[in-house]
Amino acid sequence: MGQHTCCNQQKVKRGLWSPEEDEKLITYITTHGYGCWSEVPDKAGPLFLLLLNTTLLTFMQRICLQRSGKSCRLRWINYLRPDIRRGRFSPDEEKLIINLHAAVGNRWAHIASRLPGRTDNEIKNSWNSWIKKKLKNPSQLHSTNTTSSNKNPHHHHHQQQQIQSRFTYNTTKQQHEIFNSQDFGAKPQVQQESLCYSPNSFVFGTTCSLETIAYGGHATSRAISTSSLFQDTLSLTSEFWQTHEQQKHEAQTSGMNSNYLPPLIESIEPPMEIPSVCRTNNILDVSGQMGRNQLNEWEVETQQYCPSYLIWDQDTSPFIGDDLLAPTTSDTEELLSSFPS
DNA sequence: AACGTGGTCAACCGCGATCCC
DNA sequence: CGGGATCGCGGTTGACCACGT
Repeated sequence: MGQHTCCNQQKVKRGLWSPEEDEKLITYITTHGYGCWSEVPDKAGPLFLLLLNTTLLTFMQRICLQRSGKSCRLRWINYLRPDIRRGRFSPDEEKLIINLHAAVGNRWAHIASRLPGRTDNEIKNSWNSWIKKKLKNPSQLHSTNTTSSNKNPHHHHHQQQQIQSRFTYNTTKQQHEIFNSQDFGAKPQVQQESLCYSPNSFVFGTTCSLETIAYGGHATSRAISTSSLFQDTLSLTSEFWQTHEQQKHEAQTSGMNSNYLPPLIESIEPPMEIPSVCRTNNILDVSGQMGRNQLNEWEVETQQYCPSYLIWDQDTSPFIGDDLLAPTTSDTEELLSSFPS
């Protein structure tokens, strides 16, 4: 494994950054831009400084950072970027994070890419503190959770385990690979207009099933209105991207490209095409061409390949709330149209 | 006031992916 | 094509702070 050249330096400072260091890094980035983090400490090396005249020395001292390039990158991305949004997550953002996490698991960078101005580290930290709280007190997961009334401690413990297992459902590498494969283990009928997933642009909430399943679980899905969650996601993501695109356009048209700082995740692929998916009797019906038997077969295969996904029907689902309504196709189209193409 | 405990968050570490020579 | 260099991500750590006892 390659070690950073900058990490071989004798004096690489660690720990918290001082305001002076922050200033130096900001100065460097705004002057030179970013892209090659290893150059930051290299250009500020002590031997290099000795060769400079006084004027240059003064300048270089200002940008001299005895930090690894890695540390510089982290500090910039997670803290110093001017487009960072700090402070607590809004309820809308929380919903969006929950929704995204349900779909992609602990892929924080992926989630952060949908929340411009928020960093993966911030989201990760928030989630970890949030989930700890929720796991300790499942009844707080959602106020409308009717199952939390059982006071049997064993049941309570079991419920915690159940929730925990559901929260960690999507964390194995194998599952991620499967989830990323886009094949989805779909049968030919489904494959033609298959449910689609792109590593950089998953499709959330295309159906009632996917939405709630992705979030997965008695304690959680019941209280979350899929339709409202979808709408929240829709509007929030749309708003963020409109703002981002507007900033980008303004920067480009005004020739301020050197000052414009793109979102943390630069290249986000456009979402894949969504099939027309309709919902009949809580059964996922792809383009209305999938019969019950075909669906059952597809269900079995899909669950083999994608164990984090469940499919239910009206009778067997224990956690379908009355307020769970599939987002309409127009919802999906509206969401997708909000992403940059 | 002193101590313990738990939560938050910035930063580090290790590793896989990607780039480049 | 192989291997080193670099980047980026997710998991983990540890410092700091607030709060309770």
